[in-house]
Amino acid sequence: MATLYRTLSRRSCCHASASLTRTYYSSPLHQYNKYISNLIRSCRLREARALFDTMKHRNAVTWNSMISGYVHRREIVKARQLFDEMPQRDIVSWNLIVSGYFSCRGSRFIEEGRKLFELMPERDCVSWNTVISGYAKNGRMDQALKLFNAMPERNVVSFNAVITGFLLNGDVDLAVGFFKTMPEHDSASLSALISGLVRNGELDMAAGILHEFGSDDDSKDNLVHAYNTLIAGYGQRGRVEEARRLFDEIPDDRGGGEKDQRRFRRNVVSWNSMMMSYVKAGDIVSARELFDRMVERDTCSWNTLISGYVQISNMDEASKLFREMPCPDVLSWNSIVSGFAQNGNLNLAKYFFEKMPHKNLISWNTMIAGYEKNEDYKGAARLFSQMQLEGEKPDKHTLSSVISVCTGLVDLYLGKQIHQLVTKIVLPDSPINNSLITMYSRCGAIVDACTVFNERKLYKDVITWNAMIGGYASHGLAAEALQLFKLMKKLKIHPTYITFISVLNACAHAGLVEEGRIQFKSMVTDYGIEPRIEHFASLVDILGRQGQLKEAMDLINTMPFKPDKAVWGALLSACRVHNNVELAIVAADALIKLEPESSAPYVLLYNMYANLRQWEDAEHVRVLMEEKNVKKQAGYSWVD
DNA sequence: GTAGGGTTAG
Repeated sequence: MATLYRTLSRRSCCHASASLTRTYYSSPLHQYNKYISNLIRSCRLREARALFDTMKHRNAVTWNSMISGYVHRREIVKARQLFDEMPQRDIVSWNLIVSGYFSCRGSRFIEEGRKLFELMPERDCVSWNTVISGYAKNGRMDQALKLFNAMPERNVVSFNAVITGFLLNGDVDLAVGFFKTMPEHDSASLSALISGLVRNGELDMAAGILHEFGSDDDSKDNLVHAYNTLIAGYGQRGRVEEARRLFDEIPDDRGGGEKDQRRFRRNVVSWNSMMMSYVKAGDIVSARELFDRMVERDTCSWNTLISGYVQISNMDEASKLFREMPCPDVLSWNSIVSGFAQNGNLNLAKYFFEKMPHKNLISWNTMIAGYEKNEDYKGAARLFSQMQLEGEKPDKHTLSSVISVCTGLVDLYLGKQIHQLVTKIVLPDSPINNSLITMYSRCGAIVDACTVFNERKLYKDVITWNAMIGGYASHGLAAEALQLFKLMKKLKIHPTYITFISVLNACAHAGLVEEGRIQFKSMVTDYGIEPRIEHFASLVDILGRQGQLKEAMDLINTMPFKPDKAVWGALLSACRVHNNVELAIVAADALIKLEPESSAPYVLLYNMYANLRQWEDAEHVRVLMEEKNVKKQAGYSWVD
């Protein structure tokens, strides 16, 4: 080995720098650097840092790798610390730290990034492009264009960054115009444009551009990127035939022959995107067919097919694929956990969740949402605290589930804590704030619900209004509910069927029979909303509470729905209040048929007979209950 | 080790 090395060195000794370079590449330092960058690439940042800290000799690459690791994780403070400690920064260090600041949200960070850019001892094209793209991604196209015009030498990346920026702002025409003025585009320019157009829903325009500019020989090399983007775009929107047409336009990559990377041909992403289109369309057969025909599968191919089986609730096939696949990653695990959780098998979901080699935020969110969906609110709350103990920070998806958990648990204490987190994490226009209103009103804290409602000054959508009107209605605050409804109409916010459920409930609580009838009629005639069974249930409730039991019964007999639990329940409780045994028997009978195991109708009937001192009948109900083996459940209240 | 573009999970 030593001889070989000497021979090799002698051969190139006339090139001193080449020799030096080789010395570095065969040095332990280079090995360490490579190892650090591998650790960072596999998301093992902590291990990378530990190694970094033990290293006696470091060069700029060592420092920059570590900084880049933090920048990618958006840990700008740690990145900056290293940058400041670094003995000799090169231009890459500067570019990295600037890019780090620009990839963090918030104008403070962007200002700091800009400041550092101004302070740079020298700037190259990458430095300029970093800042241009940074501004573009943060919606500051004015600054991006100013720098674009000011930079000494532009390259194609500078143009592409501007195009992406326009498209992020929804400025489709500006982006297309800009693209057409470019002195030359490469395949990335075309892909950037296509992908932005797809994001803006301009699929037809994207297809036009792809066919107009996609034949340039220069961009042929990686044209498949742009094709793949559009295939996926069609797939996402259920236009699976068009996706397939595009897929068929790309020359087949199978059938041997030498591999020429530059040739325009399908690659694994093309197959995956097409498969995903079928999965989205619910066509698992076609997806499977593609999967079986592929020559080359990657983890994403397996994951896509697994998610397809998860979507159609075929967990047998999904877990079979999961067992067969060579290298399941965190996405594969998450799909399996989600599949079991969504299909009601919480135990298996938990089993896989606990066995995961690596969890990410989505893993936690999936499992918490699974508990929530299966109404195991305590399990969800436990997992949420475990998540925080393990240092994982919740995001809006986590909080959205946990708010529902608070609503389910009627836990105002936890709810208020979550509210604190929400204000730190999401903007006031987030729909999460709507679920806070529901949470507070379910927990009996109508004043807090009202506060959240009023805090949403500019961003009230119809769901916000529905939540608040519903909150008032369920608290029996009919006047407030109706007043808010009036205000909503005045502001020209179109009510939905949910709004009217709350409005009718408010009328029921307040005993406003006539108002209820008027609202019901207005819903149909003024707003063209088809009445649902919930509206009829409310109407039955309204009539029943006022003792208009015959009218209520007539309504049940004539409405266009088969009466459900809520309808008969409303009638039964009205019968109890107004001591109408005859109709009570009818309602109770119907309820028992719908829910044989429920004790409520028996208990209600029993109490009615007892109140009327018809002891024989009461006893009869009790015996019947025993015969049917119905157990009286412990009562619980919605309000803690 | 730094700038722009493609597919999968909540």
